[in-house]
Amino acid sequence: MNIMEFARFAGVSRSAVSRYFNNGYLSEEKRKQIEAAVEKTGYAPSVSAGNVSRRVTKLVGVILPKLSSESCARVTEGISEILDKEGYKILLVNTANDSSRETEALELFRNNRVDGVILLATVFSDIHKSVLNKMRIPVIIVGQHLKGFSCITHNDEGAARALTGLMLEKGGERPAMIAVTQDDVSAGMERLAGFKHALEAAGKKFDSKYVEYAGFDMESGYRAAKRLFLKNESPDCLLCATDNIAAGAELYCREAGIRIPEDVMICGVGNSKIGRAAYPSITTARLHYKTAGAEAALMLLSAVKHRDSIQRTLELDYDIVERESTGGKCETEFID
Amino acid sequence: MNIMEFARFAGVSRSAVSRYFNNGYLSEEKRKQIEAAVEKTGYAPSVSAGNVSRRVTKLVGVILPKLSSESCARVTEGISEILDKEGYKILLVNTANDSSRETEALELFRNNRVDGVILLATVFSDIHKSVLNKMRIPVIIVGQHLKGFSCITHNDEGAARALTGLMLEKGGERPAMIAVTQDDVSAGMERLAGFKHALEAAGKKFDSKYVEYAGFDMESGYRAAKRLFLKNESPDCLLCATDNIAAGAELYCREAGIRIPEDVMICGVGNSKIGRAAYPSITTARLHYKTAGAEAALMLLSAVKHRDSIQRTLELDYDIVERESTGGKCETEFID
DNA sequence: CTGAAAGCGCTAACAA
DNA sequence: TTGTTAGCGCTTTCAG
Repeated sequence: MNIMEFARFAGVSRSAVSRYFNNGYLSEEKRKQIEAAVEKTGYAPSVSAGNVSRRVTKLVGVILPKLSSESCARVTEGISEILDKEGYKILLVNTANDSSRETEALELFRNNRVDGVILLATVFSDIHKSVLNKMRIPVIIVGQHLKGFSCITHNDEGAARALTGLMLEKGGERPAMIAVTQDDVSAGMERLAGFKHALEAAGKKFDSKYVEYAGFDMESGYRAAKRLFLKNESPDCLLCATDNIAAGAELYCREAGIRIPEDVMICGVGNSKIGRAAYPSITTARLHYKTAGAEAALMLLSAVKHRDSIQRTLELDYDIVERESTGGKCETEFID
Repeated sequence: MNIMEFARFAGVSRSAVSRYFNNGYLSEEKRKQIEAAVEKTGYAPSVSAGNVSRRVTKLVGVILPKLSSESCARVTEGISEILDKEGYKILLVNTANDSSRETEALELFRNNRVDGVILLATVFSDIHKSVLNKMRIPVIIVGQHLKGFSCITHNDEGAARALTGLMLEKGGERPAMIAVTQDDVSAGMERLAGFKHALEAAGKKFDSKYVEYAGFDMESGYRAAKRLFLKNESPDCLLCATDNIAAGAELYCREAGIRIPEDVMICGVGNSKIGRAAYPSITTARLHYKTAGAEAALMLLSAVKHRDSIQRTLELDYDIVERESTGGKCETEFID
């Protein structure tokens, strides 16, 4: 059913119908008539047709690398919470870590004339940058700095530094780290940098022998821990780039009879649920993912409204959550 | 820029442009011209306008209760994988467990003229059902049976029964369960039913004293376990409706000095990552969430194509994953 | 407050 | 193969 048919059915003009669903400059009487007709027919105006008339879509494109990652899901939740309130819808693209799909997605968004884009960033190639620069609509980047764009970032470096510092203070002598690919700026470079800076601050020399690299899952953390411990003389404190990795490392330690925290202290980053369930529970840094998503949405909305709106970068800080893996006591109380 | 302007720029007719972006009944020469013009201008046709012309949107609505739940995220990943291949996009609504938002979402989808809807179900009220019945487009339900609709379900009853049976076989004498709200058919009713059936099969009487109820998170599991153990004489095997709950129960046991599996065996359901990280690692049933999502997408696509397509229900089976919490050995190998 | 009419950007049937 | 033309379903002036 289209607006004309419906208008006839309701016994009003098509403009009346349009007004009913929009601003509503309408007599009470017609309003009633239309309401009744809607009830009977289930008519609803086509958003697409409205889009072409109105020349806005109230649609926001969201690109993320992996939906089943806890952090991504939380960011998206934050985004969706804000956007929903304002009547914006989300066009979601899960790139499944295939970064070529990211440019495809940007393409898709251009076709769909979305009003803005939020990009959960991992790795940026030059292609990305050039495609991004061609976008003529607001783009907000979450999780990474990219010059020329508004960004929401986490203080990854600070979190890693604070965690490492914590272990050092507690008597760590031979610090080690399981990092992730340095292509990933925040989880990779920043966290490794934090680790290094903490060593510096404590007057320790950084030795790359004490750094292993893992993927983002627990299994990979398990294997990296194995390599690390077999290669080096017993590290006594270990920073892991993510909580998943830390959980994997704990698995290895248990298997190898290495006691936590007596023989080795362990930290993760991100405050994932897994860190609370793992045993010993994992000391970590909370990174406010959901807030990041919400702030990104807010920023985007403001950029959409005042098209002049200037770039801004918001860095969200971290909170240290100390648990058993560094000798903290296991909270009976839960955080969130 | 619109198609007419672009056509003029490229020196061709607007139909040529349309054909270039669609079927492409076009001479090589014009194709080249258009390609070059696209390169220069970044022109992309408006999907909305196409939608109104074509009377299809290539859009699928997805409603889910909680994006940050691991199972939901996995289902959505499965959906997105299939849909992407076919050029369908996802309009995502996260209801945040507020079921009134579900009907709103259905409304939204009607407006957007999505080609179909996938609903990750939890609780169904009568309002849901009536709204659902008014939909004139294909709807696929994941995670629950609803008569009149095509569904993908998991064998929750079987999984719960098998897990309980396993513990009973291993010598469990006083079985207990931490269930979730019976409003949730699959995680609630079905899993509780499976527990009961296993008791029956073993010639044991079901005693509701040995059932506690929790929410879906670890904290809630912790508290339910506390209530359970304080109220009853030591259950020696415990089925939890989800892995998160089981992880919470383990937390309580550790705190209370109850040994796992010596004093009590514990099982979860779902094969979440948390069960592998928890200590002792949690015996569980794998429920193939991602596959469920993929199958739902496939089903929807087929329903969209052959509008006559009949209802079908696909039940996905489970696999038992035995781990330390029931005395299984801890696999060094990882499952997925 | 209302209805007619002129678009919005695109597709597809048609005749050439 | 091509261009012309008549819509698709809706919004929004504009004159009443």
